[in-house]
Amino acid sequence: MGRGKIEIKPIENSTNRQVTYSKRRNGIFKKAHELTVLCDAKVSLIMFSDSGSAKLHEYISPNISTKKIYDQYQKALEIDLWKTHYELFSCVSHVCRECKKACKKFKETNYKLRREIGQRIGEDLSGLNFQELCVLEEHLCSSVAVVRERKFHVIKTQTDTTKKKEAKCEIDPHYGVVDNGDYESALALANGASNLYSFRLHHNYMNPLHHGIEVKSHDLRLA
Amino acid sequence: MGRGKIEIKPIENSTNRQVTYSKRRNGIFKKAHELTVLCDAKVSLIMFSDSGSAKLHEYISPNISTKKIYDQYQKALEIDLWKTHYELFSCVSHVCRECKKACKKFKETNYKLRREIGQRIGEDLSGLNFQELCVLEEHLCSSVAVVRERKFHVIKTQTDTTKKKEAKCEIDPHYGVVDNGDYESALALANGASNLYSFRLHHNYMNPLHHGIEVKSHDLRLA
DNA sequence: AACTATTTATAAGA
DNA sequence: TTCTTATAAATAGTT
Repeated sequence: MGRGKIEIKPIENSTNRQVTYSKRRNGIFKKAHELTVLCDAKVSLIMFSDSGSAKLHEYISPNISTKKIYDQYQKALEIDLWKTHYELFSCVSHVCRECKKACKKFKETNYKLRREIGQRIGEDLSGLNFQELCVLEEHLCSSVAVVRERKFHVIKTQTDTTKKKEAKCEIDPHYGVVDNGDYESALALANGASNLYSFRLHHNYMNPLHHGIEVKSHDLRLA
Repeated sequence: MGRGKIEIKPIENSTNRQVTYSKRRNGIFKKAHELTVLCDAKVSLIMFSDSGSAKLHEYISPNISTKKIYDQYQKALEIDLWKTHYELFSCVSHVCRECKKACKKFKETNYKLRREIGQRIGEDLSGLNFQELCVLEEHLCSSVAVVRERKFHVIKTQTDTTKKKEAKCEIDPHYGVVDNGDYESALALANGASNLYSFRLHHNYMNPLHHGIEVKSHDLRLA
C-alpha cells in the first residue's frame, strides 16, 4: 500500500529501513490498540528495531500489564494446551498436592517439548497445514544459517589460535597471506565435512536425548 | 477499511466480535511478520481474545524466542519482572519422596529437551565443536527436506480434495487437465514460497536474527 | 469461508 | 524528518 508495490524482503538502505520501521511500527500499534478496543482483547506487543540500535518499543493493552500477559501466557501454554494428554501422576498423600501439581506441569512441558522437537525434525508434521509448514521450513532454514555461521566462527577462531601459536615460533612477513589461505580451505572443509555425518541422522532423529550434552547453567524460569 | 467506516468502540455482538478478532489478528500477524523481514526487527506479539474464552495467539520473529524477547525487554527497562518466580518447588513431606524423585527426573529431561531445541534453533551452540556442528547442520538440512516434502504432500492433497469436490458438481472430460494446471501452479506457489526465502539464507548468514513469515498457528516455539 | 466496496495504511516523492 | 498523495492492502458488511 503505497505508491508502488514492494516485495517483502530486507530493506538494504538503512535510512529507508528506519523510516519504514517507524511508519509500520505506528501502524501495528494502532491496529493492536484497535483490536484491544473492538474485541476486548489483551495484547502485548514488544519489538526491537534492527540489530544495531535495538531500540525497544512496546504496546500493552490498557488494564493489563506485561507481567500479567506473560503469566497468562505461561499458564496457557503449560496447562491449557496439553491438559488431557497425561494422566495425573499417582502420588496418594494429599500433603503432596503441590508436589503433584508441579510434577504434572513438568510432565506436560515434557510432552510439549517432545512435540516441538518432533516437528522440528520433521517427524510429526501431521497436524500442520501448509502455512504452518512454511513457517517451520523458514525456521529451520534460519537455524541452518545460524549453525553454519557458528561453524565458520569456530573454524576461524581455531585458525586464529593457530596463527597466534605459530606466530610465537616463526616470524614471517608473508604469514598473514598464508594464513588467509588456511582460512579459505578451512571454510571448504566446513562445507564438505557435513556430508561425512549424514549417516548419523536417522539414528539421532528418533532419539533426541542421545547427544552427549554438556551441562551449562541455563535459565529455566520461563518453563 | 471496509464496506463502511466503523467507530473504534467495543463490538457488542459476540459473533461479530469474534469474526473481527480473527480477521484483524491475522492482519496484525502479517504486519508483524513483514516488519520483521523488512526492517530486521524482532517482534513478540502475544494476544488473548476476549475475556471470556481467553484464547492465546502468538507471533514471534524467527530465530528469537519469547523468553529471549522478555529477557531483552527486562534488560532494556532495567527491571526484573520474575525475580522470585520459579525456584524449585518446595514439597516438605517425606511421604512424597517418590513424587519428588519423579519430578526431578522430569525436570532433568525437560532441561535436556530444552537444550536440544536450543541447539536446533541455533540459540545455544556454545558447547558444540566443529564436528558436532556439522552433524547438527546435516540434521537441520534433512529436516528442511522432510518439511518441504510434507508441504508438497499437503498441497497435492488439497488439490485432490478440490478435484473430488468439484468432480461432484461438474462432469467435464477436460476437467482433469484444468486440474493439473491448478496443481502445477500450486506447486509453483510452494516452490515460489521457498524461493522467496532462499535469498534470506544468504542474508541470514551474516545476520541470523531476523525473519518471519505470516503465521496462523504459533506453537512452534519454545516458551 | 468467499466476495467487494470502501476505508486505511503506506511507498515514494516533495 | 514530516507532509502529501497515488496506490496497495486490509477489512466491514454481505452472500
